[in-house]
Amino acid sequence: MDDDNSSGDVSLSELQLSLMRVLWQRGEASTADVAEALRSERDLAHTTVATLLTRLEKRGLLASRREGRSLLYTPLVSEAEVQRSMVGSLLDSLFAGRASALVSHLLEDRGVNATELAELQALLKQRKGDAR
Amino acid sequence: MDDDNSSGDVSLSELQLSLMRVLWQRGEASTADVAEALRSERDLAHTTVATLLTRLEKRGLLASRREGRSLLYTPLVSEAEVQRSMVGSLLDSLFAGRASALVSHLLEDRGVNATELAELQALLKQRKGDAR
DNA sequence: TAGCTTCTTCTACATTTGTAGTACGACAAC
DNA sequence: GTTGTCGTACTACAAATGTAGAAGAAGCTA
Repeated sequence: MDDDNSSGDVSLSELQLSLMRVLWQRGEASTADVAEALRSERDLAHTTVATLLTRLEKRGLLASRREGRSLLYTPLVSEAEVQRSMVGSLLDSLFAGRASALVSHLLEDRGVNATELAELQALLKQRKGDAR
Repeated sequence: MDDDNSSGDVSLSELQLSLMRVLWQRGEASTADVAEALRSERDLAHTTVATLLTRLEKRGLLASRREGRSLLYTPLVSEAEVQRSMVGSLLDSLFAGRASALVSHLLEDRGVNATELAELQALLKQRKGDAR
């Protein structure tokens, strides 16, 4: 055995994330659905999408079931899990675990608007409450 | 030409970051220095380190100068640049640019201690001041 | 039923990354 | 001067990723 990546460390490429995003949105989708959904963003051959989905399945991130001649894929990991995992990796490898350093970059660099700032402050306030 | 990655998008692997970190710390170092510095963390053959450094140079992230029979490497991109670039990519590819979503994961998932929380709040406060 | 369309499966190929051996030059020690 | 040692340069190779063509099953259409 070799598959079944049960929520260990999941790190996905840009393209892999694009596919996963479609699956996360729809819950279940065929190769054609995914290819179609990505068409505007990235025009890949049908077979390319098929290959990619197969590989993600082999890696244990997707399950598939047969529906007539085609396969329907479902995600086996949630978007939140992947986000956690990838944020965690970045935090460790690039900031030695210092979350504040990461956030600092976020604030300096990206146009974080007033709404976002407010959201963040609310998050922190709540968090502080929890911790106390 | 093909090299000279002038601060475009820099995305580095774990291992590549390890090497860069040594260079960032020392400003300049030989293959042997880097290999030695990584020894505890990861015991790589001298030639492996040499290969890695050569590749980073070809990619325009390092410069080298000859000192006797050995080469001394210097970083051409700063740690901050790489951090910004990589945080930016993650933010876009995984959170559709929503910084607050990213931070939310950070808070929920990683043990962000009181000190860090305070730092973050200070950052936000300052940021709000700037924006107003 | 002959042909077109649509899927999956398999195979293929280039690039990047991790890893290191081999070859060869230069310098140190005897 | 012969022998190690150390350093770079070059070559190699496996795994992962991006990309897609070819083959063959199956169903739709005239």
